[in-house]
Amino acid sequence: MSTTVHFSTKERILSAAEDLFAQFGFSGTSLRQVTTHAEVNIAAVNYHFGSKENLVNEVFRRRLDELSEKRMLALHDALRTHPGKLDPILAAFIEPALALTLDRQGGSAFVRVLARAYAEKNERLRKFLSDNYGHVLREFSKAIAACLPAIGKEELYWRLDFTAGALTYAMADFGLIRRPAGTAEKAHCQRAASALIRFASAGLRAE
Amino acid sequence: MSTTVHFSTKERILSAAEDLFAQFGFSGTSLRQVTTHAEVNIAAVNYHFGSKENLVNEVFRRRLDELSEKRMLALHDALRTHPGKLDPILAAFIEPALALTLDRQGGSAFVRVLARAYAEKNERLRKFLSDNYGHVLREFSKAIAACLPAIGKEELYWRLDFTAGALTYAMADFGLIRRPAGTAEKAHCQRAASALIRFASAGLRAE
DNA sequence: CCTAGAATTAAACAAGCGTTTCAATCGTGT
DNA sequence: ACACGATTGAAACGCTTGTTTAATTCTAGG
Repeated sequence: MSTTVHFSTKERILSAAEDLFAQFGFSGTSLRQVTTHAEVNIAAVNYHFGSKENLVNEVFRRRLDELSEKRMLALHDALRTHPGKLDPILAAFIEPALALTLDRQGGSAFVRVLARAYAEKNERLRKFLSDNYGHVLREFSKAIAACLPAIGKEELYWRLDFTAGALTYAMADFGLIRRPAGTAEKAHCQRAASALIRFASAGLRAE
Repeated sequence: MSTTVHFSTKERILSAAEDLFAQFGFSGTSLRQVTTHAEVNIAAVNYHFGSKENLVNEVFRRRLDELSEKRMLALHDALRTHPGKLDPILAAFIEPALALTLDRQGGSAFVRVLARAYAEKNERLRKFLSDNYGHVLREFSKAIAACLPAIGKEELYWRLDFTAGALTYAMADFGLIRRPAGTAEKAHCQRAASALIRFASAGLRAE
């Protein structure tokens, strides 16, 4: 006997928006597409979220609050148990996102939404993300910099930039990577993640 | 005495579209924005290009035809003069794009448009790019694979994926990177490019 | 100079957009 | 059972979208 789980209108809108934003982008997705997918009335969006822009922000907030906290905990854990080591820091950044792509509750679309935000030059969205979650990236940058004292400031700045690009785009692909038939999804993504860590780590430590 | 250079309606539309696509994305840019920027009549787009989708394709074609040819020439040159070496192959991929960002004729916006296309999941656009320019990426992949015989097929596939992400995203930023005051732009971008090559090369050769 | 085809123009088209309105319905605490 | 705020619903708002029309201007070639 299974209890029927109730998803609120708000959550249904957020999930539908997440899926569609991943596929068609923010301006490429209309509120009517969202509400049709979510099987709710079109007016529900403005009732619950106020505006489309606010809906976009809430799509990020729903996942990023938890993701950021997990990343921070993992980072501090890595710094405590493996001081001075680079790879555990990268793992602390990547693995919480990886867990999201494996989440059966649809977290996999969100990682692609993140990649979209990265390419997006929209000032308002960038400001929202920077204001609310910028400190996470700053903490990771500081921790990584501390591991690589030999690398010049300018060079390191660039490498962090490259790393961010590689991580973002690569993780967006995790949900799409075609795995060999018969392979367990979790194991497959786990191997992709460790490949990514090796890649980024070697790039950061170059020469 | 200077001759007034004449820019055709078609070219003005393409340039305006390129700039706006880089800033606001494809669906985030309206044809009226484009034609206002280009100072042409709104009907000119459909007259010269048929549709908005076709305009998007032509924005890519205008730059990618030349860029792809330069990359291929540079690749074959690298394979001939430095056989078995990885870095010259990466340079052959990056430097033609870098030259575009330095182009005073507005090529710098295009590199950001390329990054947008990367995040874009639009089937039609992906097919157009894959059909017309996929062979370039395939040639580079083959050349890079030949340099790294020790790396397993799956692992290499992932690393190429990461590399593509790092390159695309990083190059999109070249046009935006704030250079230290007084530094020559060309020299500054040149250093960013060689930092990128070091990063990608080390990542590909990891362990 | 005249004319045919290319190019440009203003105006309009239906369709879709985000948002608002207001009445109907739901759910809870009394 | 009632009342009241929270939520939903159908419909419409004014505006923008991509595209088309048909008339006008420009530009070569005979």
